[in-house]
Parts: sequence; C-alpha cells; structure tokens
Amino acid sequence: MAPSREPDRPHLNRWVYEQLRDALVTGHFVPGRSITLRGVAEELGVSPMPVREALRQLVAERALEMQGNRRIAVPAMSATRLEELARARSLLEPELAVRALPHVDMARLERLKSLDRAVDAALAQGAAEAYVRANYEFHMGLYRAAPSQVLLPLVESLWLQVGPFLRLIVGRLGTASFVDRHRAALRAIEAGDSDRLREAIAADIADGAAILRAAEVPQGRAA
Amino acid sequence: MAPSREPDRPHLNRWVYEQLRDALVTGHFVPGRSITLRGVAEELGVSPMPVREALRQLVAERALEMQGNRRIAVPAMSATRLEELARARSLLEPELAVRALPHVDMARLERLKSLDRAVDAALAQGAAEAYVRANYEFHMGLYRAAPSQVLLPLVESLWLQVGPFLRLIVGRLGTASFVDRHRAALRAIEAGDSDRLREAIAADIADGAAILRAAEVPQGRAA
DNA sequence: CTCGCCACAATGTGATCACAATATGCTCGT
DNA sequence: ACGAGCATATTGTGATCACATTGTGGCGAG
Repeated sequence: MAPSREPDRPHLNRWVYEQLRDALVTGHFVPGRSITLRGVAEELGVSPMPVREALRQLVAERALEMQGNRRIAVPAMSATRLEELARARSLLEPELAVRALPHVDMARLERLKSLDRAVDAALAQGAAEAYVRANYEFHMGLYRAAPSQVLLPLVESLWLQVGPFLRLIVGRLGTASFVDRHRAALRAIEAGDSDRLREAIAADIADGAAILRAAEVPQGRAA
Repeated sequence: MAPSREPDRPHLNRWVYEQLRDALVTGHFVPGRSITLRGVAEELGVSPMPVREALRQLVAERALEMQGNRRIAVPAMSATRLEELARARSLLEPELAVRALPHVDMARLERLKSLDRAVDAALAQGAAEAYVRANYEFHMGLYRAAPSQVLLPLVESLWLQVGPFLRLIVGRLGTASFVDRHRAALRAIEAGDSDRLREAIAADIADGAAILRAAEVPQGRAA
C-alpha cells in the first residue's frame, strides 16, 4: 500500500481513508482477502483508531464488507453483483454526466483530454494499474463538475465497488481487450450535446460490463 | 428519541445505529439542528464510542452531514437537492421494485397490504409520524424482497436523506395533501405485472416529489 | 450602549487499555 | 498418520483519558 505522503496531522482520519480508497480503486486489495485493523494501522504508521473510522466508512459505502465473524474484507464479486453494479451505473452515470456537462469549463476539458491520453498510453503499454487509475480519474473528473450532493456520492460508491474487481480482471486479461471509449464522450462534451454524451457514457459502461461478464467471474478468494 | 428497547450488549454499535436511523426516518431530528456526540451518548445511556461509529456511518450514508467545523447535523434541504433526490429515486426504485417482484411471496404480500392499510389509517387520522413510518416500511418492505447487494443500499441511503425532510413537510402541511398511491403497486404485484409495477412506483415518487416541491422548501434551520 | 476581546466550556479526534469472541496451531489420543 | 480437542494469539469493540479546536458568554473599553 505504501503511504504516498506523510500523514497530515490535522485530518489523519481523512488521510487514512484516502489511502485506503486509492488502494481499493487501484486494486491493491484483493477481493476475499481480509483486512485487519491493526495491520493497516501499523503499515500506515498510525494508531488503530483512525483506521477504525476509515474502515467503517468504507464498509458503509459498500467498498468493504463486514463478514459475519466481524472480519472486514473486500467483497467477493459474483455474476449477479456484477450485473447489478453495471445496471446501477448505467442508470446513474449518464444522468450525472449530463448534469456535469454545463459545468465543464475549458480547464476541466483539458484535464479530461489529458486523462484520456493517459488512458490510451496505459492501454498501449499494457499498464494495468495506470489504466484503471486513469479511467477512474477520467470518469470522476467529469462527474465532479456537476454540483451534485446526491448522485455523485452514489456513483462514487459504485466505483469503489467495481474498482478492486476491475483491477483484478485487467491484470488477468491484460489491456488488449479494452478499447478507449472516451473519445465519443469528449466530442459530445465539446459539442455540448447532452444526448450524445448520455449515449457515450452508457456505451462505455455497457462495453466494460460486457468484457467483465465475458471474463468468467473468479471466486474472489483467488490471488 | 427515547430508546425503544434496552441496548443489546452484543451489537451495541448496531443498536445505536438503528436508534438513530429510526429517529431520522420518523423525523425526530430536525434539518439544521446539530447533533452532539456526547449528547446522544448520554440520551441513549451508552458511552460516546458506539455513537461515534454510528454517526460516522450515517454521515457516510449521507443521512447526516459533517459541517466544516466538524459538527454533525441533519443536512439542510434545498430545492436542488430535493430535485436530485427525486430524480435518483425515480431512476433506482422502479428498477429495484421490478427486481423484488418475483421474490414477493404470499406472506410478504400480506404484510405489504397491512402496511398499506396502516398508511391509509394514518392519512385519515392525520397522524404524521405514523404515516411517514408506514410509508417507509411499505416501500422498503417491497424492495427488501429483492436479493440486491447494490441497488438496495443505494435506495436506503436515499430514503435516509428524504426522511427528515418528508416528516417536516407532512407535519407542516398535514396529511390532507397526500393520497395513497400504493394501491396500483399492490395490484401490479398481485398480477405479477412488471411494467405496471414500474409505472406505479414511478408515479408514487413523482407524486410525492410534486407535493414536496410545491411546499416551498423551508430554510432547514427552522424548528 | 455597543463592539471587540478574552476566558471558559464543550466538542470531535487520537491514543491506550481491557475484554470477549474468534481464529490458529499444537498436542494428544487413537 | 490423521483428526479432534484445547491452549494461545489475534482481532474487533467499548471505555476512558488527553488534547487541540471551536463555539459561547461575559467583561471591559470606547
């Protein structure tokens, strides 16, 4: 996991949470592996207390799962859960993208284009982790433009749930199966075309879901 | 708030969470009022620790809001937030209802009918709290039939957000403005008709949203 | 009388301890 | 040699303490 920066004293809580969140999205946690409170506390060099708070928050966001024995682990993916996640994403994300559209200014558009290039580069190089991270940043970078207090958190929760699994599959299949579907979205944004943006996002989600579905869901206990 | 039962020692955490959750849905917390950690701890007769966990979970579920000064309060409702909540509900709930439909057995159908009667009775008597509670139980009672690990938590989060506000409005407007829209849903369930169920749920949400929208959003600081 | 400053009270957060529940590894019996 | 039973280690949870930060009330200066 390797703490990327020194812990900030003011918001230690937030910092631990972000570390864990980043580790989840980039797939440093493997589905099924159980997470111990004191373990991450020691690894991050903090006391167990802020880890407790962060873990519980992630459990509340369904990014982690508390198993019956009150152990905390990354939820195992199943075919039905994957299908449900794709459905929820396809319901919420196009709507959120459309709401973000009017608030995408030039600076943000440039950042999105840059992230799209990062996605391409990662795909070309077969860099799994760089791909999932850039892909995540692209989508969220767009959505965050929307002044949304409701839809945005819901979508973030969904991404936290797909993250570890996506990373697992990309690492297994390689990046060859994935194509960049962000071009259409970027063009729609530049044109200010809501309908085409909605379709582009929906297509991107359907596309990714199809690949994941084809990739025979692993047990989740696998390494 | 008045603890309805004695605290269970085994899952004190869960118990406190459920107490707060129930208080939220039934509107015992007023939007804008700030919640103090030691306050509820004393009121529930427990140590501040489980309250910390429960409050943070509710914040993660967006049922509560952590203000900049790290005070915790029920989020103030705004017109835009209300609109977003209605939109999110209308996207997710019909889908969830349809997924629940095949799993509604006779026993559950009877419970739903009973809850519907409770809704009617509450409306007739102008019992605001009984109405919001029965309404909540009706919807969730249906949705919980669906074996959903993704959509269901999202929808629960939405209801936790609408709850306090709905209670506020019902208390202000009285129950006269509200009509029972659950009949159509029940008939669709009995007929096993997915499309009509989807429409019934969508209509119920649109209906409620219209009433709330018409009721000029209060400041949220109001008592 | 009003406004600004200051002391005090209260709050959330992090740390540490104690404990019950659970998992793990070993030993002993067959 | 293998499996059941038990002792030990590990884990999450609740409680309590210490502290930095923030909100609040009162006092005094203008």
